[in-house]
Amino acid sequence: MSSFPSPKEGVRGRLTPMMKQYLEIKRQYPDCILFFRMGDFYEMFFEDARTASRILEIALTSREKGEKEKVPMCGVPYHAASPYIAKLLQHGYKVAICEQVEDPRTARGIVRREVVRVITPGMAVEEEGLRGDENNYLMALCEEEGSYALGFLDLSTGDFKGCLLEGRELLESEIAKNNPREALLPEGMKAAGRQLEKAFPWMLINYLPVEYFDPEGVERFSREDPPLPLKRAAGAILRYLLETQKVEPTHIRPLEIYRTEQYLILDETTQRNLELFSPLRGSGRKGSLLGVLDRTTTAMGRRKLRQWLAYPLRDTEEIGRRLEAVASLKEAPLERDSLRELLEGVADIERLNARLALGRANPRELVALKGSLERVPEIRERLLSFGSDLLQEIAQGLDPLEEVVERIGERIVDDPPATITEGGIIRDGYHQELDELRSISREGKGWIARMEAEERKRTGIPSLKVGYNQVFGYYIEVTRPNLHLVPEDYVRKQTLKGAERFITPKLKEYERKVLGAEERIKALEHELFLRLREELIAYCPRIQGLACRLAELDVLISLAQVAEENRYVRPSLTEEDRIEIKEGRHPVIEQMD
DNA sequence: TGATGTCTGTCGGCTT
DNA sequence: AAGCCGACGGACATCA
Repeated sequence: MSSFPSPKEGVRGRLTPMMKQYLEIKRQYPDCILFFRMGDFYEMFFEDARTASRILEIALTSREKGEKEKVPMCGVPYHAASPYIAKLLQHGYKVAICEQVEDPRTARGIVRREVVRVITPGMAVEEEGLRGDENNYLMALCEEEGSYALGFLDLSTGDFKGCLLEGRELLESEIAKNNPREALLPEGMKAAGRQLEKAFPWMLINYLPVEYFDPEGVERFSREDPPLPLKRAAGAILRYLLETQKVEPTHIRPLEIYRTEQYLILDETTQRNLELFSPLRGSGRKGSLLGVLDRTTTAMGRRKLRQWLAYPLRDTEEIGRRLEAVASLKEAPLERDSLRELLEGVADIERLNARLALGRANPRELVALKGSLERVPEIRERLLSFGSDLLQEIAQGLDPLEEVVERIGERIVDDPPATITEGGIIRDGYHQELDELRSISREGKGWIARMEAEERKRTGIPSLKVGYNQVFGYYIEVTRPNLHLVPEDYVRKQTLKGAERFITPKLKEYERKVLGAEERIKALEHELFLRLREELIAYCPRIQGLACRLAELDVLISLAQVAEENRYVRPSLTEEDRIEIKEGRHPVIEQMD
């Protein structure tokens, strides 16, 4: 070792292994707040700690380093991290989640740690951080010789689409239609980025090196061969996706390439003045066309209705199909109501599917999926009685996914917890070893329960109680006035205000039995759950197809409902360049008081 | 080399 | 019912 080490070596040499590991990981995520898992806490250091403590209003403390310097530190427990993460996102930060990826019991030295995902506004898939009634898009924009390519991905639903725009005019209205939360731009487009920032102040803009906009391999995610600029935009999205999620999701739909001319062009001013999504005065959907038309029962339907409004069809045949479906639903109010009732029990399986595909679905969500799927056969049955082509097509396409229902039903209990490591998930009778462990645990607990009665008799202390807590495990509690009756074999463990707590070797022996079995049970249930989730991933595309059809059905029912309530009539369409309205009313204005 | 203390926010459990 | 305290689980410093 040199007596005059370079500054770098000097610092490095004195770093603890943990700090070395931290800095190495932090180096790869300079633009994120790094949540560094340490036992039960996510800890932040240096600048991250200063920033986070300020925004989150938590204590800024420090960790002593080898020398006099102190390392600023703050942290939150893992089980309460999500509101803190949400708050950082709200403030425009991204959060990199670094987990311990090794069992600390078997690790040599410090445990290995890795960033398992990066949480950004545009990559949200959990309920918090998402709006149920709107897609949550990540956008990529790039420019080539005056034409712009726009790519959109909603990771929470798998929606993936893009278009090419000649010139700038329509750029902002196209973006506004999709209202992306986050954008990827090449570093060279900072000027355009600043304009976007002004138009969409809530959008997080990432400037990425131009290599990110890599067209290579995009065909895999597309049915047709996209034009080069669009390939670049889509490529940036896919790369960002991979880098933030660390898994290749199976629920991303093939890139849908659309042209703006396929739909009625609605520039931003028109969108606003027609009060399509929100009223001119005020915010929210109330007092907008969307608010008037929305009688949907599922979140999937609400999102779909919004899309339909943002992208009005131009093809009269397609419009006719929708109108026919709405008309036939309008004419059958009773059947429509029962369909609605059935849909009310359908969860947001589109987003649930995304969490499944990303390996983040919990037992409760799987049961919700099963409950939703169980309604499909009846929905299908009822739908088949309708004459409309579109409804028939939807009915034919409704996939009841019996194997998924079966697999979940035979393994997961009806009302499981949301956690995956605490047991209580797997049904009795599914797995032999699990059943055996459960009976060991039950027997142990039974013995302990019986012990209470026996010890009362033996000692003559009627108020003697056997209790349990996390810290001391099982104990025998005797109130102060009865202490003189305590037998010799009791070992004092804890003294309370009006009582003392004891253990006996026999009690601890059964405790070991119970706790040992329970630990194994939790581990085994965890393993069995992961296995099931893994198996179900194969069904993701089918679940997604189902979700899409249910969403469409929900919208059609909603439109039929509102047509009846507000006495709308079905328009006739011609290819002529003229519009004729008799005794017309304004759908939004007439709703105002 | 081992035992003991330290450090976030939260929660359970004891005390008042 | 509110208040107070320790454990949670890692890594590390300090002291024996």
